[in-house]
Amino acid sequence: MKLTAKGEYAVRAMVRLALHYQEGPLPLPEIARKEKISLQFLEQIFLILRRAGLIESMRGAHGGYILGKPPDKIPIGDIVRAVEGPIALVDCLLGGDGDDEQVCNQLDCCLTRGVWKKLRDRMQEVLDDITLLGIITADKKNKGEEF
Amino acid sequence: MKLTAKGEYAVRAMVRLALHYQEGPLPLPEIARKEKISLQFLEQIFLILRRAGLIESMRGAHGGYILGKPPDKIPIGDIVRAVEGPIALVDCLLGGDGDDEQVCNQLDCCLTRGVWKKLRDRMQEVLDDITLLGIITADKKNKGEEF
DNA sequence: AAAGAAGTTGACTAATTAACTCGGGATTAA
DNA sequence: TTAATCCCGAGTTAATTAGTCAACTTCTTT
Repeated sequence: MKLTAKGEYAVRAMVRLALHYQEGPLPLPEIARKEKISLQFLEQIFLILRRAGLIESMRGAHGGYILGKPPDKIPIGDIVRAVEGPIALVDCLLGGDGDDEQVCNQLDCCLTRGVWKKLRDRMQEVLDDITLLGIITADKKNKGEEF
Repeated sequence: MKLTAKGEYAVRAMVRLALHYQEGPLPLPEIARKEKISLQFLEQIFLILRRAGLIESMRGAHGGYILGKPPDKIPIGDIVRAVEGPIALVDCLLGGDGDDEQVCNQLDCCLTRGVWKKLRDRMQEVLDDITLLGIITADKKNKGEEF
């Protein structure tokens, strides 16, 4: 039960974009260097984020990436779901998401289903409640300066 | 961000033990058959659970496994932690667990750390709040019978 | 005491996934 | 035109997961 590197990197990189918001596009090589992430791996991740509409790209020299929406409109949940797929700790929860749908034929899957569902819902609550803006403002409050 | 099969199987098997509590030890082959889990894989899992004190074993003919404590004293969190290790979505949260400890040298790890910490804490809350008894009584209420 | 049922255990292997690399192509500012 | 930048599919390597194998120990029943 770990977040993949992809998910962690995606969130970190998005925080970078949020810190740089309204200062024009931020080139990927710079993010990769600062975050010590392989450029080519980051490219893959950013492809996904762009296709999900979370970021926009500017090609060519002095290009780079910029957030697709203001930082307060991007909850962490959107980022995680984009790169990691739907948050479902158990396959049983994938597919039809109707609350009381019983898809599994195993006794104990259905018995434990409620647990995983509740857990998933709480996780989504947390992740959808925290936006990029929330993260960077919490930081500025603590440190009183930017990077 | 998926639960491993080990974790899922462990919880399902423990629910079986809970349903069978006070009826003597339940042999592993029976659980494996009912849950359609490889016997030898289940053996591995039960070894871990036993060492964690969550179950007790009776060897020899008519042996089997029994819960180490009453079903209302075993939260799901204990089972998951036993087989999956500590719940920490990000390595940054492992090790020293003091609330404000700053171990990472990356800017964005520390920025995002709060997110992962909050998420983890909520997850633990949910998992530690649900016991085996809770699961099986919720079921009996719904279906009005046992298996 | 013997047989058979059941748990105990470490080592091994196959399959899957995650993490990253490669190599090239397309676009744009200077 | 050149250098910086994004675009993208395919391939590789490393790690983890899931499951298997084989042998051993312990206990109950007869």
